[in-house]
Amino acid sequence: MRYSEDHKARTRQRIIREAAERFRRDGVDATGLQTLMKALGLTHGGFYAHFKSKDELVEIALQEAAGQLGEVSERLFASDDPLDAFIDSYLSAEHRAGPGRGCPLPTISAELGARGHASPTTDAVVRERLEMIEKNLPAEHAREQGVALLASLVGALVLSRSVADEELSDRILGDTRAYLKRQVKEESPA
Amino acid sequence: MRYSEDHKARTRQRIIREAAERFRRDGVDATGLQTLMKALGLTHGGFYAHFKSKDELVEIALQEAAGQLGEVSERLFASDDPLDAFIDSYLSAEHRAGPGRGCPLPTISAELGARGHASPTTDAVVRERLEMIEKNLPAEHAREQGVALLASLVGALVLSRSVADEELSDRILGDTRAYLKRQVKEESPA
DNA sequence: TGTACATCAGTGAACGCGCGTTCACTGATGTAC
DNA sequence: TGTACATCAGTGAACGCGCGTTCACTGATGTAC
Repeated sequence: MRYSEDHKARTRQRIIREAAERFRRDGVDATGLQTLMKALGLTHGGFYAHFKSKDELVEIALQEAAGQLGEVSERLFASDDPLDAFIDSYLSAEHRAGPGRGCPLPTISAELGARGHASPTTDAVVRERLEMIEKNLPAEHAREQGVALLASLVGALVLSRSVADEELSDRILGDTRAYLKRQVKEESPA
Repeated sequence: MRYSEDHKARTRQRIIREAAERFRRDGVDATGLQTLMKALGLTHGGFYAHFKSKDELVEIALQEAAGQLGEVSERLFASDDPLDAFIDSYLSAEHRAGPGRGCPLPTISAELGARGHASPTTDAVVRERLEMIEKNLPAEHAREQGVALLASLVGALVLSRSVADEELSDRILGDTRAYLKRQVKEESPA
């Protein structure tokens, strides 16, 4: 069966998008290539016509996820109150419930790092995220505050997904949200 | 072979301690029962004389890890500057390098939560940790600040272990440490 | 216009491997007589 | 004191399963003549 010129490229893209979702939602280790390909109506053997190994796909999917997040955040950072919008979005119930469409830092990067496979792509994601945040902070303690702010966001999301009690989970998101927004306002008295 | 009266109980404890270390260091999924038992000079078949399933051991090992952390933090919180000591210890290079002996929240709990297996034990660990922190914060915003502080600690550790560049990793720990300590001081003017 | 051939994305069986779990068994010891 | 038996922590082969990876193959299409 011959296919249109860009057919293979489009299949490759479909695999990457599906992987980016599943790696974030179910975990890298827990996502089998067989299941992944089947979900796209393909068989697992064809995988290696597109990627050298699962590890290569992990790296590419992490970049894809980061790119998706970058687009979303750029929209948020274009609003009137960029940091508030970003904090609200990051610590929302939607983000907690949809890891497959969310930030890869608390999911893919955390899993890779925990296994001792820290990926350079994670560095790029972290740096990009930090730059966006720091640009919107007043100069004085921007660097330190930027890092601490990102850490709070990632940690609160991880914790909110880890606890079984929904009330506690809501409190983790809500209190962190309130505290961070207050901090950001206090340090930037316009 | 007959054994001393407490022999089985001591073997059980050895399994729990080894599991608590490996689950934190290598991950729950990546730790096979065969490897775990072999590391103790035992064979894997005997595992089920001690535990109903791997899942049961995971729960027990998480409690063990939390208990170990509890002891350490109690010592820290007995010092002159309890919160500073806790922050320094949590965000130290030693804690980053030794997940197997550290806080289970960025490791076991994060992994379980990411797989959608949020464990009630995690709730207990989070609540315990929060109480310790809040007790040492001034009343006004203690609740919100306590949650945000814990989130920062967990997030900074996760991120510092996820990035490949050591300099960036150090910056994540160092800047978060500096910022949090400054925050704690500003909010509690003695 | 008709036929032979090349292309190549995708197929699916097979590989060795480690997983969690089960279970009939071992064998050193303590107890009963 | 000597022998038969019960105990039971630990042994190790076996189960079905899904993993990542390999590879000979398929078959619809475009091209060459």
